[in-house]
Amino acid sequence: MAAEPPRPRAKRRDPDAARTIRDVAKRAGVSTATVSRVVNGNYPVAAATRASVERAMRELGYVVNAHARALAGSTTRVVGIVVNEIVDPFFAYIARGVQSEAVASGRLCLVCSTQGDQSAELRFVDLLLEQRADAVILVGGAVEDKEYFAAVSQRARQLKAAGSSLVLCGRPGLSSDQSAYAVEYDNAGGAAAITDHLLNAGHTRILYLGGPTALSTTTARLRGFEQALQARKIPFDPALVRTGAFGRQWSYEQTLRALDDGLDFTAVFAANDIVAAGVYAALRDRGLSVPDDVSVVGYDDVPVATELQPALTTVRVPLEELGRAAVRAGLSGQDKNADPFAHQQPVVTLGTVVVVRDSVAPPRS
Amino acid sequence: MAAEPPRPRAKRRDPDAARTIRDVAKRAGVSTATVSRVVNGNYPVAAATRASVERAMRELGYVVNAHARALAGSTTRVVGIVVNEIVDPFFAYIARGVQSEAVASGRLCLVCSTQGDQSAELRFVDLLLEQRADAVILVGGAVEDKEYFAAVSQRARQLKAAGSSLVLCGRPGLSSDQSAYAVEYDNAGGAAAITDHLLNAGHTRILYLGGPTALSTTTARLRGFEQALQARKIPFDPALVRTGAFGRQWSYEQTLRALDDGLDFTAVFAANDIVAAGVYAALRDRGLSVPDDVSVVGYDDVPVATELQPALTTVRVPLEELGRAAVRAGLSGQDKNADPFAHQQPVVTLGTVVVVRDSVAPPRS
DNA sequence: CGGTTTTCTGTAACCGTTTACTAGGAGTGA
DNA sequence: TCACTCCTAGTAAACGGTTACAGAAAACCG
Repeated sequence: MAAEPPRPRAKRRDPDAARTIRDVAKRAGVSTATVSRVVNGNYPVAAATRASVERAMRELGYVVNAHARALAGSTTRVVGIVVNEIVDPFFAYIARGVQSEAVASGRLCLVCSTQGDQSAELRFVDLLLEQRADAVILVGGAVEDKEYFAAVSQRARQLKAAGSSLVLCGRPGLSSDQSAYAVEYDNAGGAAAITDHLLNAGHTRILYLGGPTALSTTTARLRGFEQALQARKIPFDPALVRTGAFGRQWSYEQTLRALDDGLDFTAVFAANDIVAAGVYAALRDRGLSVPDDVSVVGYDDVPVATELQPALTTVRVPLEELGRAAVRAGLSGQDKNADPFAHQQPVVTLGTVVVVRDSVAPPRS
Repeated sequence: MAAEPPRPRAKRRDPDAARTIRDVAKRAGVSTATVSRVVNGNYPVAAATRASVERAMRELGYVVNAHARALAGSTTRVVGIVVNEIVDPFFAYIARGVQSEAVASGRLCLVCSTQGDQSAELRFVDLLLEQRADAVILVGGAVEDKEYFAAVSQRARQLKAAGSSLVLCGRPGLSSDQSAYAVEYDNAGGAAAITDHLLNAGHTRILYLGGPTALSTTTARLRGFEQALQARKIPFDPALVRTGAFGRQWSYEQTLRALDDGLDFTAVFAANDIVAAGVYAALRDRGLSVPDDVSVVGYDDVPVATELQPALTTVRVPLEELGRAAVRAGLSGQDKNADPFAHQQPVVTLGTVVVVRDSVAPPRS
């Protein structure tokens, strides 16, 4: 037998309890429509009415319900971002750009970190789709897999159909599909430029170290590396390419192994600055000095590059701007107040520049 | 006179268009209630029915609308976190813990970064209140201001009234208010321990450098510092405390100034590892060596501590666990499946430990 | 002063789910 | 065969806003 309704609809006693727009309307003696209008300020309301509604809101501690608003309105005021690892400065700086641009557009930022689990990436995109995020930004390299591309492409279309959009950030765009935006940086160009810097110093045997083997980031950097060698007619020796991961520990061990194998090289192109840190540590442990014995360059230009001694010569990637640009691209379809002449290009590419510091010198003798 | 319905309800043409639960219900020939039940699996549904609903969902590419769900249901499956600066490893690691625990509980993580703007902090909390986040976590030191506490306390009550909760993470709890949880670490204890480490090595003139002056983090670390001195009856010299900021640049400049002022000290207690990095750089620029000329210790034990040469002796703070614990605390009121015997304490304090590396030696003669 | 605008405000129909209640039909025991 | 359980499934009322439409009041005009 059902007990009598336990709550006899007691008058609100808790002064902090959540209020609805109806509570405010009642207290101000107006309709909910009017309250909504003063909250949003998108429709004329008489000054006196406005004042009394505002007072009622203040007195009740009214807070709009973002979900009700998202349901009834059309935008959720949330952008989503999916990264591999939020503590990795590469992603952290991009996330910072995303977050700040999102806030600048009056939005909040839902951050998902996959911790390297590739399948989690798409699951997060699906979750962000459930959230009806105004834009979802997929950050970082991707393994270039046919099936995976198809899955991403499908998400892009779903998002688009829902009035949102998918932005690929720091990874190649979907060549076959116009549904996703892409905001890239000149990955191969930067790699070629810094390789050239090494070449200029006289190095010809350069060890390329690090980066997950099938990742687009790795393939692009390697492409630049090879191009630079080719341009100088320097033979490319596959034995001098050792890929696998981005970690410092991994890099430390691989450098040690390369050294102990007696591999012949006078410089190391570390796939990123973290990898370079591992290289430094290994060289130090073997009594080798940078740059006298071995020159080292990195990629990304994150803070560790300047902490390393000697300071690391590396490629600066406009990480934060990448994040901002991604948000702008993703939101380009939403804000109608956006400059109508500023047509969003499906793919924008930001430049990279090599930052010369102290880790490169001519090879010993 | 009401015009005829303007939209003749055209058949959906876009195969990727967002579908509602009604579309699925219609296609499967069941009611929306049934669809909801197969989606949530919280109510018995005949196998055949379930199968046909699942097929309909698949065929239509149905994705539930999280906002409608949040509105009708009671939980939003989102936790919010407010940090000062997402690229700062201190916050990044805490955020990582928060994010992973959130995901483990089936939730997404809304990350807000104030970029040091203190007033933004409360604005973000308000936004998270609008989002009806299941828990909101406020990370990092706070300036201990009466008025500010009152404001935080009010948010805590509002959140609580809404069935959510506020968790203070890495800052002191609201002494006068039971509405907020607090997850702290033994800030003063760690400071005292590492000061003692310096004292043991024979240092008596230790420069305490860095940290915003009024921040709770700073006051707690300074308290530990002074306690350790006191315990050894070493006089505390106010001239040896220079607070102001956490930045590397700031720290670099201040160290240079201290050196150039001829300030008499044999060791530096850097308010955190980033500050220590600045100290290293300044000492290096003045031709001083660590630890032979000056010993240095840091706080937090973030990756830069091991990158510095010599590796930095510092205090390890269980950052990630701090984040996890904060989420658990914040959610303790929600998940009824949680162990009912595990009563959440209003404030939990995690331990800190000093990690001895190579940056401390006895003072020169 | 009546007619026309203009300016505000209210009514009510959604937005897409969840869930308390209700009810039909299949088993079951007598 | 009938009454009584079980299962399942449907109905419809929320949830808390937004907004198209309509109506009332005020301002304007000749």
